[in-house]
Amino acid sequence: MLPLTKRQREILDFLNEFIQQHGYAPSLEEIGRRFSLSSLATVHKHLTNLQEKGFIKRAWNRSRSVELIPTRAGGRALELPLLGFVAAGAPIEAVATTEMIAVPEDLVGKRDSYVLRVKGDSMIDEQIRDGDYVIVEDRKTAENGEMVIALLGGADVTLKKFYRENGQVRLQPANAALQPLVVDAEQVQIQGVVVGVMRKY
Amino acid sequence: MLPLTKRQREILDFLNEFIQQHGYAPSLEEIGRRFSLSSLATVHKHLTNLQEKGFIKRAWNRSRSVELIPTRAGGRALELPLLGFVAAGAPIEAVATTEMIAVPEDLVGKRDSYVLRVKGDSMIDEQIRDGDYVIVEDRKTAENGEMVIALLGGADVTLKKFYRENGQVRLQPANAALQPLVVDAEQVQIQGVVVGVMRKY
DNA sequence: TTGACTTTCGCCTTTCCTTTGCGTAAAGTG
DNA sequence: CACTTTACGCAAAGGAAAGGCGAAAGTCAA
Repeated sequence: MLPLTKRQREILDFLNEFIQQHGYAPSLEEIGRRFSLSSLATVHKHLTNLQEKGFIKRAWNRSRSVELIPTRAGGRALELPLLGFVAAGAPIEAVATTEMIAVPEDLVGKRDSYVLRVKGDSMIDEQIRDGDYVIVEDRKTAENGEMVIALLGGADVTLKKFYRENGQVRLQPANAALQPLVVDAEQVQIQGVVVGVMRKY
Repeated sequence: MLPLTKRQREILDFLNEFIQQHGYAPSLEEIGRRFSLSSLATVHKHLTNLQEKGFIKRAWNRSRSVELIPTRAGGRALELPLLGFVAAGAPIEAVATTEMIAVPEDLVGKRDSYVLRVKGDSMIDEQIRDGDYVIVEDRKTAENGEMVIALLGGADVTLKKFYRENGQVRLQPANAALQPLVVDAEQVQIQGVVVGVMRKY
C-alpha cells in the first residue's frame, strides 16, 4: 500500500479511533475541529488522498460514510461468541445479540470455546480484573487448580478455582476478602475451563 | 456492512438494549418516545434505513417484529511482531527470528503496534504476570498513569507506569516490593504504551 | 369490530459533502 | 535555475442526504 504523509497518518489514526469509539464515522467538520482546520475543503482533500492511496472507502455525498479498509488482515484467529458477563456468585447474563469476538488461535483450546466478560474483582489475586475477557474451553471436568466456570445446584454460575478434596469440591475465589465454597461433588457441574485472558486498556 | 450515521447508531443501540431487557422489540411509538420524536413516520424511516444498511430485519406490518442481525464486524485479527521479552530493569531481549503473533483487532489501538512478553512480576499489582503478552502501541509520548515501555539513558528498557511531576518523570513499578524511579525528563525516552494484555494458561 | 401497530404521503429543516478559486511551501526535474 | 508536482491550508456557495412533522390509510390479532 502506498506510503502516507505524517498528516495523513494522523488523520487515519483519528478516523480509526473515532469509529472504534462511536460506532460511526466523524463528519468532515468533526475531523476539521480535531485538527484545528477551519476549511472543510482541506479535510475533504485529505480524505480524497487517503482514498486514492487505498486506506479508506467513501460513498458519494453520504453522511459519515467513511470506512476503513483493513490492512492486510492476515490472522490465524477464530471468531468466538461473546456470551455475556460472569461474576463470582451471579449467574451469567446472556447477551441477546450473539456478539462475536476475535481471539488468536493460540489462546484457544482444542474444543469448542466461548468468551465471557468478567464482572467484579473476585479473581484479582489471579491477575484477572473487572472487564477482562476470559476464553473458556467447553469441558465437563477439570484438574486441581484450574479456573472453572461452575454451575451450582442448577442456579448460580461462578468463576472460581477448582480443587477436589476427598469426595468434596472446593471452589476458591482468588480474592482474600472472599470465602471458599466447599460442597459435595454432585452439586457442582463444570461448564468450562478458563484457558486464556484478554484485556483492553 | 454499510456505515451508520450518528442517529442511526443511537437507535440501533436502543433496539439492542430494549430487546435484551424485554425479550421483544419496541413498538414505533416506544422508540419515538425514547428519542422525543413526535412523528412515527420519522421512526419508521429510521428503521427502514437500518434495514437497508443490513443491521435489522423486519416482518412486514407485524408488531414489534424488529430483529437484530448479528454484526460480524469488528472481528479481524492482525499479525503483529513479537519482538522479545521485557522486564523491569532489563533491556529488551530481541528475538532473532521475527516471530509474529495474532492479536484481535479491537485490542490494537492504532497501527504500528508490536508485542512483548513480560518477564518477572514487576507489574503484578496491575494484574500483569510473568509470561503475559503485552500489546504495545508505538508512541513517543504518554499520559499520566499509562503503562509505558521506557528507554533510560540509551541503555535500560523497562515496563513501568508513567507519571510526569514538575519537570521530572516518575517511573512506577506496580509491585509494592519495588522502588519508583525518578529522573529528569531528558533521560527517559518513551518507546510505546501498553494498550492490551493477553495470557495463555 | 376494535384497539394496537405499522405504512405511506407531502412538505419542511438541518446536517453534511462537494466544488470552485486562491494561496504557500517543499521536493523533484529538465 | 526556472518549471512542475504534491501536500497543506483558507473561504464560501450549492446541493444532496438525513432527520423531522402531521395526517390519513392500511393490517393484524383477539
